[in-house]
Amino acid sequence: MVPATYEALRRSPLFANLPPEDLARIIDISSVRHYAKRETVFREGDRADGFFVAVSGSVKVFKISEDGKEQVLHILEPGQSFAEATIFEGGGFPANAEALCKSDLLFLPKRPFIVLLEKNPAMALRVLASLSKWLKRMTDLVENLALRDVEARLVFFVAEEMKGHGLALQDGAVYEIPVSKNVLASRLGTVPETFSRTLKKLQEEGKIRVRGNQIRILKAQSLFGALAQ
Amino acid sequence: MVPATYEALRRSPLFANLPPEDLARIIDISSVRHYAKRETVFREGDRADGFFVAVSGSVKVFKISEDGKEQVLHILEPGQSFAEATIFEGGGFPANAEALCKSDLLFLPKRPFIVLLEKNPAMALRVLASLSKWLKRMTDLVENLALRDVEARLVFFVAEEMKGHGLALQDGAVYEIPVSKNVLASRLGTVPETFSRTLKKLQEEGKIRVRGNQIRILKAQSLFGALAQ
DNA sequence: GGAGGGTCTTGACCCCCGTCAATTACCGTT
DNA sequence: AACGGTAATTGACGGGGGTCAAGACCCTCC
Repeated sequence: MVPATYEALRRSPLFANLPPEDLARIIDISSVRHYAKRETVFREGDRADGFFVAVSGSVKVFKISEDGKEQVLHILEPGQSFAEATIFEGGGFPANAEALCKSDLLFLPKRPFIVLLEKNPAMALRVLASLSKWLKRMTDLVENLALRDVEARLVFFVAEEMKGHGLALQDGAVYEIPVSKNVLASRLGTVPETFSRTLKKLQEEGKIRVRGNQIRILKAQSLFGALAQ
Repeated sequence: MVPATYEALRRSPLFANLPPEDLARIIDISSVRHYAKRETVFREGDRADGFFVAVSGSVKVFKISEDGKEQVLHILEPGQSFAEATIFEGGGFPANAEALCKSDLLFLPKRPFIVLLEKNPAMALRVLASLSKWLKRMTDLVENLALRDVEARLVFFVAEEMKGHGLALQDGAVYEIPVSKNVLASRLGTVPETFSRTLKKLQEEGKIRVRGNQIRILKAQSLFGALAQ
C-alpha cells in the first residue's frame, strides 16, 4: 500500500473517518493507475466498470461536440472521487476524462464496490451525499451557462473555488488558477479569447490584478456583491 | 390510502416492484399534498426536509436569476420522484418548483426516509440509481446549452422524450408537447420567440409539421441523423 | 543563444439569438 | 356572441461573444 494512496483516501469525503477495517476493504478492491499528461482516462461511451479517486495530479472531465468544441464539466483535484454515478447505471461514461498533468488515480471496480455498499449502509449514505453534491454542482453550472454572462460566471467560479480552499473573499486575497487558462475558459463555457478579454476588463476596472495565473482581489465588494454568498 | 397514490408509487422507478411490506413503510411515512396551478411547491433556499413523488399533474423545477430570467431544469410527470438529492445535504433546495396545473404530490420526509435506507440497502441502491439518472440528465442539459444551438437542442429534446414514451423516431410519428410552449422554450434555454421561429424553420424545411401542440415527424433521417441515438 | 512549439493576448468582423413591440390566435367566462 | 387574459407568432433591431488571424510571450530543447 502506497502512503500517498492511503492519504488520498483519508482526504476523500467518500472515505474520510472510515473505520480502519472498512478502509482496508476499499484498498483491497482498488488499484492505482498512472496517467501521463494529456492521456485519456476514459472516453464518452466507454463501458463504465468502475469509478476513480484522484490521488495526485489533476484531471478534466468534459463533453465534446462533433465539431470539436469542448465543455469542461469538472476539474478534479487530489482527494476527489468522480464517475461514481456511472456504476449505478447500465450505460457507459457520459463524458470524457483526460489527465491535465502526470496523475495517479485510484480505480474502484463496480461489482466489488456495490457488494460492499450492500453490506454497509453508512457508506451507501456517503455515496448518496457525494452524488448529491455533484448534482448541486451541475445545477450551478446550468444556472451559470443559462442565466449569467461570462463575467458573472468567472466571478462565481473564483468565489466558489476560494471558499472551497478556505480563502476569505476580501481585498488582497489571491486566487491562483490551478490549470491553464485555456481549460478554465472551457470550464466557464467560453473560449480563451473571451476569457482573456474578461480578465482584462475586470483589471481595467480596478477590481482585480492579474499576474500570470495569480488573481489578486482588489475590490471584493464590487466583485462579489451580486452573489448570494 | 388513496389508490392513485398507490399506483404512483408502483409506477415510480424508486419504488416499483418493492415487496408489499416495504411499500407499506413508505406509505406510512409519506403524505399527499395538493397544489393548484401556478402554486409554489418550494423555493430555492427553503429548508429541504423531504422530497417528492409526482402522483398527478405536472411540475416544473427551475432556476431564476435576479432579473427574472428562468431556466427550467426538469418537467416532472406522474411517477417521477424529485429533489431526492436535497435530503442528503445540509442546505436548502437548490432550485424552485411550481405546479404547472392542478397536481398531487407525495411528500417523503427526510429523517424517516433516511432511517429506512439505513435498514434497507436495496432501496439505497435504487436511490443511488435515481440520482445517477438525474446526474446524467443534467450532464445532457449542460452539453446542450454549451455545445448546441437552439435547433439542435429542440431536436435532441424531442428525441429523448419520444424514446422515453416508447415512440419510434420515424416518419409519421407524432410527439405532443405536454406543457405550454412557453415552458418548453425555457427548458431548452431560450425564449418563446426563438422557439417559435425554430419550429417554423423546421416546418418550412419540411422536416416536421406543427399543429397546436402536436409535432409530426416528416423527415426522421434528416432530423435525427446527427444524434448519437 | 536561437529555434520552435504551446499558451495567451489583441484586434476586426459578424452571426445567433435575445429584446422590444405589435398582432394574432386561443382559450374559459359571462 | 362578446370579451378579457394568456399564449403564440411575427418583424425589426442590437449586442454579447464566437471566429479568424496575427502577434506576443514563455517555455523547453538543441
